[in-house]
Amino acid sequence: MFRGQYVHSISDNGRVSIPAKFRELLNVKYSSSTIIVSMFENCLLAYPIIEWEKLESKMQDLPSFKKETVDFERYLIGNASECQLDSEGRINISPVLRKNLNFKKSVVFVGILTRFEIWDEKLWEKNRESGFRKFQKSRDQIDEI
Amino acid sequence: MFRGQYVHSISDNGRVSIPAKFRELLNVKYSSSTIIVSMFENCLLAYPIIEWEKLESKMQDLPSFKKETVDFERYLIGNASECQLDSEGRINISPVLRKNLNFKKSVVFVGILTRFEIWDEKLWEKNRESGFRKFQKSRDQIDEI
DNA sequence: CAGATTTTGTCATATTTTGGCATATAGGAG
DNA sequence: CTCCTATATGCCAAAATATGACAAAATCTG
Repeated sequence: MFRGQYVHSISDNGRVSIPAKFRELLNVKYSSSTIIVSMFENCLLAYPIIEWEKLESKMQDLPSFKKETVDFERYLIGNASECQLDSEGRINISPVLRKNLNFKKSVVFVGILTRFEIWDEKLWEKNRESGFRKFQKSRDQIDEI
Repeated sequence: MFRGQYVHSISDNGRVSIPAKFRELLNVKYSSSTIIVSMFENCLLAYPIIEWEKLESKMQDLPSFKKETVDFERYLIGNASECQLDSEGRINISPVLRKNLNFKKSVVFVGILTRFEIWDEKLWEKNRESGFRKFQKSRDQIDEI
């Protein structure tokens, strides 16, 4: 499972290394170091290819022409791109994505079980307080745990 | 069951040894000395991996993209990390967690049945008074016992 | 097609993390 | 109280990791 936070720096041409812990999980559990990256709110969303495919097949079960489905799929699938880790465990993030998400010097990797997010560090820091408040709030909504 | 309090010092690079009593419980009852620590308000929360995985499997049943789920998981899983006790019974606490929780010189381990908490000693001391008041208040809310 | 620009592969190195040993300290038994 | 064992922790060497640098390859542009 992807868990925890790691801060890495990103080079001028958009190259960044994936945390070693995540790389290991990709190799061991998923036996593939290919991931799919897409956009989600203020961050990148990254899935091992197998998990992404599960997501896609769930989407196929949604009612195809419903407004919500169309909007959701257009965004998530439309922004997806496949990344192969190189021999040093790095990926490249395209200029478009970097611009949209304001990736400057450093990014934060945030593991969330079957996927992980990538945030601009400055933005992540800025959102920390409100993230904590949202957490406290959501605790009370989620009764099952 | 985890019970009681133990004060340990934490090294500059975030290494700290787990109380022997807790280690013994991990070995005997859980037959695994892997734990997951995560941030929870003002302290770390530590679970034997088996207990933690129960939580995670419940989380996986939540709707992945719903706001409450995202806020909850991002915080709880995003601040979690798997720790394997080394041959001396120590774990490492990542720079991010140490910074967020203000871990300086010493930390306090507090056993709570199936889990234990880890507090910065200074903060633990500071919260003792209010902890007592909260305890008194909670008495009236808990009907099940 | 030629030149300029960007992307990719490889190596080098600073930094961090890990493993193991040695020693000080605490706690329990007699 | 004293000895003995278990425990915590400082220290150092070895391994792993992140990332800067640079040349080769690929791509784009006019």
